[in-house]
Amino acid sequence: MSTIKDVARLAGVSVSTVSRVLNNSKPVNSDVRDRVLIAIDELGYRPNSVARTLVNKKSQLIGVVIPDIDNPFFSALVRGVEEEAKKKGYSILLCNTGGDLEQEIQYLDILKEKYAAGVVFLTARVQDEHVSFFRESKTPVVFACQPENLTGGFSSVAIDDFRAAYEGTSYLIKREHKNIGFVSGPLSDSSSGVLRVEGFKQALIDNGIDFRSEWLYEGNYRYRSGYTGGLKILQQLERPTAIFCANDEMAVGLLSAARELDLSVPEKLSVLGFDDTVMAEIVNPKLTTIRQPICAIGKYSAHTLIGEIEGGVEKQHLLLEYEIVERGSCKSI
Amino acid sequence: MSTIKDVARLAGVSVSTVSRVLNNSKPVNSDVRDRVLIAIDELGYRPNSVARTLVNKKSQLIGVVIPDIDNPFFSALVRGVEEEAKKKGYSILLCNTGGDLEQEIQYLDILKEKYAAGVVFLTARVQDEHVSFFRESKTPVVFACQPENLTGGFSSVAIDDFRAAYEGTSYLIKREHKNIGFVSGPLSDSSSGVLRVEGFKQALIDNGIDFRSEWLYEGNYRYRSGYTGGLKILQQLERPTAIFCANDEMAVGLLSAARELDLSVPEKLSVLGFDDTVMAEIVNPKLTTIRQPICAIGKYSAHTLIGEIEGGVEKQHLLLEYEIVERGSCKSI
DNA sequence: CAGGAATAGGAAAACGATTTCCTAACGAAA
DNA sequence: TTTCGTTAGGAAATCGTTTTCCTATTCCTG
Repeated sequence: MSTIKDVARLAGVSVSTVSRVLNNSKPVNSDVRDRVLIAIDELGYRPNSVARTLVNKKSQLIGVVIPDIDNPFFSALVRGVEEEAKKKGYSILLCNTGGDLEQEIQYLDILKEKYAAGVVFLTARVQDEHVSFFRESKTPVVFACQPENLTGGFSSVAIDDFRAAYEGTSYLIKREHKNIGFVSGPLSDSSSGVLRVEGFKQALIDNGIDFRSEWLYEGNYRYRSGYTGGLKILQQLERPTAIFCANDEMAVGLLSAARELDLSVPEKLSVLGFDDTVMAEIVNPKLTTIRQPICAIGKYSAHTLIGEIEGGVEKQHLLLEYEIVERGSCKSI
Repeated sequence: MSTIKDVARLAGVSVSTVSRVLNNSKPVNSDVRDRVLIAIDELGYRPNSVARTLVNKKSQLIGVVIPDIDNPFFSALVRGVEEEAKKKGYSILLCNTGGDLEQEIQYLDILKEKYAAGVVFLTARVQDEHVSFFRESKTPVVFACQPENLTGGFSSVAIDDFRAAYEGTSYLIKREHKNIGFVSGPLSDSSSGVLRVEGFKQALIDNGIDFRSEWLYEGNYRYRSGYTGGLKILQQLERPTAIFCANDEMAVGLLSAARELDLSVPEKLSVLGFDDTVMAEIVNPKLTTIRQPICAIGKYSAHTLIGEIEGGVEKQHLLLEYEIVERGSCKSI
């Protein structure tokens, strides 16, 4: 690998000059600039990014912190971030945390140490530790899928979970459902999770329907908890005609439970999902669900982040559009 | 952030000495070692990895090159690699290539430039460009899911695709199926893809069954192609009683096709998948499939790689165990 | 035409580590 | 007692860049 010195020697100039034509950091006469350019070309020279990082205290690395890469929801986000980042010359350092605070912090330290240019952060709930890290290290960050008021003043890209859940519920109510269950995400530490139940409850209230706590099951976004929740809710003497699940994976679990109880969907039971991940399409019946543009959230997160990194663009809060995609799992009573 | 100089000053020694206690690279008297250790502790000093990388020409980064992070098969691999790497103090640089040679090479260049310690590489087929890159750059590499004879002498971790497909086919034959279709992966450039058809064909031959080319459909591992392939095969006048798909995603697509044609699975048609990704469990009927321990492949890849990076361990070819996991999509005639 | 501003380009310091090279001190052997 | 080998630790070079500081030239302007 050739270095800047080789280029300088070949072009008959000093390394400073080479650096200047490389970064356009100071005017260089066009004849010597040409000589340098030719030398660069001839040697196939590429500036060493490690050395660059050392002096600039800023690398071309973007950290993506997520709970679980093996979950289609998060992997879609990562794909979005990667695509946008690649376009702008950044690479992705993948930080898989299992949703564990300690691991999150550990990875943040690694990112700081590597002079990461910024980080896209997705966590169930933003903690003080997170916020103070970003404040102190001055590392640009954008929170993905996090309500604006919990980001500690940092940028965010998300959808309006409250409204989405509200509209999902309204969708069911419009189809004459009056008895509606809800399988939620963890309520203690998931911020968008509580927003979704609240949107659900509000829609009930606004339509004069009583909220029945025995039809609310607190899951953890995994298949298993959707299944268990479904069993719990559907085995009661009086059961709902529709169940809204806070994500697709739980909805799919619920589908299994319904099948096990011989409750055909959508004839006997309507099921509404949330997210529109791959599985919504492959399951039978296909899932009617609320699409969250998760890949786009990734892209916009990266875009916003890079804006802050390079342009000193203002911090901002983006809310992307969601939509109800109708497939086969809901019907009017 | 404190530097090695700060530590040296506080401990009243030279930076060389600090470096020595840090790396155990030369003996240091125990009293001065203690002073250094105390200083390190007091300052909360952590050596700067970028500076380290610059002089050592080796970072703590492992590149993971895959076609598509948003595919559960690849994301499971990445998870395996990440877990093992994290344990050993390495971080993951994610390289999503879309299966495109140009992007693969581009990412390899980035990895070289960043002094990546090694790379886990998963591609449809190893090309000359790949091999020569690894030879020239001397970057340690392990190929995941690649047959030994195509790795150009580098390490690999995989399963025996030929035998797995052979056994899968035998499984069907043992259940009295004599008319068996096959939906394959791309045959032109996927090495494990052709191995699987070949295992299939061989099992047919060994059991005195004729291979019928009209029941072979060349897909591309995606849902859509499984669906199309299913339609193509099942709409013929004479149709097979079982179809073996080269991966789960296509098997799920095929399930849709069968449903559309009112062919109940497994009563009228047995479907056998391959991989055992998440979707095998969530689909109805649940998929009988050949489990490829993909997360373990990731782990072992990382393990092997780190062995080569650190210990100069010999190159090796690992074949992990697969198994047929019986669920609901196959039955005896 | 003299003097000061502007300009181009080089030398050297800096980033934060590792490692080579050197020296002082010590101990053992002759 | 002299000498030589060993040892611990410091000074300085190095990795490959960027950037500051400085100097020599050119160009105006009065």
